[in-house]
Amino acid sequence: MNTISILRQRFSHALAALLDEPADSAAVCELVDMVRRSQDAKFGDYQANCAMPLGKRLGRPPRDVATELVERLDIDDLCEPAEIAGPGFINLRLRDAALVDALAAAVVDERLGVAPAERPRTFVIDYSAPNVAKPMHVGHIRSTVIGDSLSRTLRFLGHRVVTDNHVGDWGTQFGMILFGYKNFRDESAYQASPVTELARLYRLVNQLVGYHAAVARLPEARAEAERLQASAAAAQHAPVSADKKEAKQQKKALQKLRSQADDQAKVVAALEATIAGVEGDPQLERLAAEYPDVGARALAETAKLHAGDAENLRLWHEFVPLCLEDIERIYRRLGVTFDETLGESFYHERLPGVVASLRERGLATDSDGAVCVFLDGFDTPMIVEKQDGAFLYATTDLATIAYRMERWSPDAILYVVDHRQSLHFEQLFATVRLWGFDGVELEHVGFGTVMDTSGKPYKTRSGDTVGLESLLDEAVQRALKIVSENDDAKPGGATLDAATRAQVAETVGIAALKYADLSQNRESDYVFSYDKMLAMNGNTATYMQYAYARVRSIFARGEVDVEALRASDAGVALAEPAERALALEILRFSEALDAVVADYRPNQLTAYLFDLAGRYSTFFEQCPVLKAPDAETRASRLLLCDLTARTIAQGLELLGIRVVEKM
RNA sequence: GCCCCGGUAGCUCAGUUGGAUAGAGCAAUUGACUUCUAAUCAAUAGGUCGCAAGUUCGAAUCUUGCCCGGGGUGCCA
Repeated sequence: MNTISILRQRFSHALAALLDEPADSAAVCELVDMVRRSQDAKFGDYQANCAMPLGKRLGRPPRDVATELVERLDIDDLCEPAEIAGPGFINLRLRDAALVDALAAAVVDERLGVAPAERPRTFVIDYSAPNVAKPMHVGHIRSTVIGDSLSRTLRFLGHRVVTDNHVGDWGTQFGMILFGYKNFRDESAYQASPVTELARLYRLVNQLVGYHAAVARLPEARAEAERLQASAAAAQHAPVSADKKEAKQQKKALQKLRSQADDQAKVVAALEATIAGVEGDPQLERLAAEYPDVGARALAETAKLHAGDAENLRLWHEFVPLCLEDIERIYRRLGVTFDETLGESFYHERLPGVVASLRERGLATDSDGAVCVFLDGFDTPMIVEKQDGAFLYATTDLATIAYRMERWSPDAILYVVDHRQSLHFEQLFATVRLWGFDGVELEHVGFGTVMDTSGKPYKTRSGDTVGLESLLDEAVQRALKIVSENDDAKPGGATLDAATRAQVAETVGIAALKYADLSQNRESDYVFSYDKMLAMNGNTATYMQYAYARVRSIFARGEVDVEALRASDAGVALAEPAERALALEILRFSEALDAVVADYRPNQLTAYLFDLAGRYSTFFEQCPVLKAPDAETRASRLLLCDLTARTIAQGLELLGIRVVEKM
């Protein structure tokens, strides 16, 4: 049961009668949406705020309207008599009997009373999408974890979901690997551990390419930096205008010049660092000198691959499965799966057709030797074919959408991708509309950057991106320490053997990493901190898992047969405020899931679970379960415990997080 | 220059799409462990929601202008 949707239904009837309009009219729907959860318990459990705008509209005092609305409302089976407060708020308090009935239904329901969507939709969800040429890094966590959670939640709600890992297996990076393999391979290292060697080769070639690019750019960058410095200096020494307004503008211009000069100085410093990184290493320096055209040659390898070169294709077929297997190992550890892994290469043959089709419809035109889609409202075109005839990710993305529409006819396609690509998606979606797909919801589910504690993008001390696997290892290692210390400190002595501790640490560590990410509003950048994610208090996975383990321990301690309890005719009685508050929260699960799906925000679910755990803790303090005063109360409280544990476990599962029975 | 996102407690962040007295966690102060797992709970303190106007019964939320930060901005993804 979803309380709020039932209440809204009842309100829509009353409002339709009052307004003399159909219950599904826009006016009624808008007012019905103003039925919501009260944010303060003293205003009841739910509240309807529609009397104020309605009063205005009808030219009547809102309180009168509220009174009339309440009279027309048929909610006596669910709610205590409605109260009208303040300017015209309608405050609703659910009858305990209604709560008790709903709880009884949830006890015997696999789905905890969450009804499947009335109108199931088909979703294609595009997430994770690592580049097979380089190891997964910190930036892939968010896409992977958020996408996985959204998939699980939508599925649970009864939607059809196709998850598709659009891996990068065909681009520039692959050319670097091919070039590296052909020129710099250490055969014995490759035999021993192919993926490690390929990763080394990628890094090496990337470094050499970066070096030559930096050397080429440096003089101009330096000149620009000097020019800006000089302008800033000149502006600083210029006489200050007597006119106040002009003086202010002068100051502003100076500030701007300074910040530009600073930015440019940083660009120069970055280039110098790139160069120093190579020149500081005799071996690298030698290679750099030996291969001055490494960038062009790597690109040529990519081009040859695309053109069907036999040798490059053979190597591609050799490398890709190895790389995918390596990535798969991390997915297994994360508990993430995909229905499809259709990488960029899958669409290769379709790309010329895409461009031809865009031309045919007059959407694409030639410009500066490239083929571009110019769109109203955008300063820059979307390029679908480069001067050299190569295709870009825009082209692949278009082909991918066409394919997905053809194969699954989805109602929605979600892209869980870094928000820095928002412009690309705006252009892509706009093009797709013009191209002829207009019935599908296209959504860029963007997310912010992972930062370190000083507010910069998360990197190692030497400036490299942090590998995802080392991140997992570190989290698990820290979790093991915490688990062990806690176990040692238990009043009755340690209860976990070494193997169990290691297992618990793996679950707890990975959960911490995922939850830290999911509990954040996805739009904002997020600060990565092991200490914070593994904290025992606050909105963390550790706290949630602990809450679960604590509930379960009651059943173990009391030797309660949960199945028998659920099957028995025992019911929940809500005598204590803490019991009622907990019950209400348990029954709100369905609303929380709706909130997740409405904006594709898993943090709505973590927030709910945290609230639930908080209510449970209060209940746990105030209401003895095993030592309850009588058998009925004991059974009632055990049922509340059971529902809490199941809701937490189910909620965490939808986040892709597992629970442990003991910790 | 233009476009997008953000600015909420000392710190890290929520804020149910315009509702009543803006909430958590950390840090600070106080109290509660021969326990149903204290990895906890209860309580206190902490705010001109960047600034200024506007819209209305009502604004952290919508509009406009400005300030500050981040990102993007024609051939990487």
